[in-house]
Amino acid sequence: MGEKDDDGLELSLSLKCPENLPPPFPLTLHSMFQHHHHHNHSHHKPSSLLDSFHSSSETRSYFRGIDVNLRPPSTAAECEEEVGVSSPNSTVSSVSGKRSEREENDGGCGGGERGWGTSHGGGGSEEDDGGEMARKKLRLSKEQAAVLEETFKEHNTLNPKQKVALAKQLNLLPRQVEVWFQNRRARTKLKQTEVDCEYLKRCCENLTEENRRLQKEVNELRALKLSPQSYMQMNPPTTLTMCPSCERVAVLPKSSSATAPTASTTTTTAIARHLKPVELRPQRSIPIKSWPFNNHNTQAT
DNA sequence: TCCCCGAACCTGGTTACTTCA
DNA sequence: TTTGAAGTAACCAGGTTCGGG
Repeated sequence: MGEKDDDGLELSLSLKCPENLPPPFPLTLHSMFQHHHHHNHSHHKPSSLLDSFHSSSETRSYFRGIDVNLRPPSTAAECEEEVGVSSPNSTVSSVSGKRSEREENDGGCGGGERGWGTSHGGGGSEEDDGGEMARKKLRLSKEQAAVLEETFKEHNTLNPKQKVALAKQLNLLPRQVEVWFQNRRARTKLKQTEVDCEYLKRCCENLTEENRRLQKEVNELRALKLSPQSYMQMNPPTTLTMCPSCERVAVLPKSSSATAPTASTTTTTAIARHLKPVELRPQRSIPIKSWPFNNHNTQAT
């Protein structure tokens, strides 16, 4: 999909995690065997013998190569629907041999939902020269992406019926629809996190600025307290005053403070006694109500 | 060649349901 | 018959891998 930012947000915060972590192949193999037990309707726990296979890369290659063929035979009718349903607008280049128990248990096709190895890419052999199953990469068409986006806007999770229906409509596998929704939810959350982060950053900046300003005002007031005779010579503090009766904000006249007490200064002090200070608050750049998670249409499962 | 995006994948947790002692 | 433990299946969030643009 070419859309860079479907929400129109262009934020550069990177939340990526460290790379170069080893792939969890042993558990994958473990899961594979658990799956095969399930489909044989035997409820034994995975044999401890399997543990001896887990660390071997040759074993991994071996299972990656053959596990597609280990899939239990699926219902012919269902697989006729599922197999080879890759969108004509989509591009598929290779296949993944990695599978988990869920993959093969997913869907009524006995795992045919993820039958990439035999169902995609023009029906030919999906193995490369080395006999290893390479990972298939699919690019959803614009039409498919648009429909998925529309559906996601309506509800960001799918029930099984919706998933199957949508997959049928888009000529995709239910598993692909499921994965797309999972990834989409993750992207949405990441984006929301970035927005929240930006907002908090601005809040922090505003508070810092307000703190600086208040600190300055405190210093001014302290100076005023230490030298009351210079009160009239000082610029009025940034605090505004408001008449409690008419509720009009007033700034005390500066010129009158330069001289000794006169009629005008007397008037000023009288007014000052009459007025009460008004707190200055900085303007918020982002409305509170827009944060943090008001847009989440979370759905109970 | 490097970087980014996104599809596919893995793992662990949770929940609902079934089986069995 | 009831009950609780164990097993199973499905789903999801979070993180990772890796092919393609």
